[in-house]
Amino acid sequence: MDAIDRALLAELQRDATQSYAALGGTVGLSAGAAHERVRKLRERAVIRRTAAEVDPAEVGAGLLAFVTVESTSWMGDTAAAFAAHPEILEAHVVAGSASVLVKVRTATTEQLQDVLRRIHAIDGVNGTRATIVLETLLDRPVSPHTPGRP
Amino acid sequence: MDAIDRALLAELQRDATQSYAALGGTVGLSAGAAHERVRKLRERAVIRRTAAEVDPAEVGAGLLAFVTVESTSWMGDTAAAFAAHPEILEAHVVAGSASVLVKVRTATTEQLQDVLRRIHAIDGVNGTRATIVLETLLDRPVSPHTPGRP
DNA sequence: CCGGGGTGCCGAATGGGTTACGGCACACAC
DNA sequence: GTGTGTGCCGTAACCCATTCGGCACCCCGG
Repeated sequence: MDAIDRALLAELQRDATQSYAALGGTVGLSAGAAHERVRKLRERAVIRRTAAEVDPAEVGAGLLAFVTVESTSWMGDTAAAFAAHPEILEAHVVAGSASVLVKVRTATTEQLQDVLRRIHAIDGVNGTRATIVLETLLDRPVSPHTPGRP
Repeated sequence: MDAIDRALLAELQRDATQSYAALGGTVGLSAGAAHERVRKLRERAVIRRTAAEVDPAEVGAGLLAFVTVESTSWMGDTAAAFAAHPEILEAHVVAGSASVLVKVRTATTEQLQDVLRRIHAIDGVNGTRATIVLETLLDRPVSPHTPGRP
């Protein structure tokens, strides 16, 4: 995991469709060497997967909301309960007053309300507080940087 | 934007490295037709880009936190101020008491504190409240579904 | 009923890219 | 100095992306 690996990661985060020849060109490697590096990054699961990024508004998910979920019991192993609802994109166990923070995308406020209802139905859930996003200023992947210096 | 397009989007979100022949096979199309469909989806910006997904812990960003930012003035056009800090991955203008909700990834709590300090320095920012993530239960892309029925 | 334009798919050809392999340079240990 | 390992380059073979002609189907308008 040196500077060349980080440059490869940054390039692949920006555009994963380019050829290995072009990729090697920008980081100063041959196509074969660049391919070998990327193969190892995938093998070590530094690159989890390479996926297409879809415009949420185009697939019926133009409304974004964050929901803090209050619960009475421990929510450490309820991932499946949240995963069962496709509108729930992220679920994090958090420190603080709320137990779980959930990111939800739906098409309408009615569908959001329906998701809230289904979250309430999850075992141990005590209450929810939804915060609706009006405008997304920024949404980008993590930037690989040198350890110790952002 | 029919059922085949949605199947293509779902497949490309799962794995964008597969060949167009395999892609066409899963959706019931030839390689050429699948390629043409995907090309148009990119052209219409339904597919924003295709990128490698990097393990945050491997690039010095193992700590995840959500920060609610209180402000005195309107924060509608301060995207650049947040984008200037690479640890800030998302920034959303939200309805409710807080003005902006920010998603931050750093390596350590010290670096998180430094990010909070820099957020405070942004013009108009009045206060922050950080919520640290203990465990991520779920993190996935939007699932393309038929309009009106999740 | 019957052209005419348009769209979308298939099948084949070709140019480019991916990927495997031999060889070499360098670093390190003994 | 010698052996071992790692990582890179150049080349070659193969596979795949991309384009093109042709055809089937649908929707209008004559």
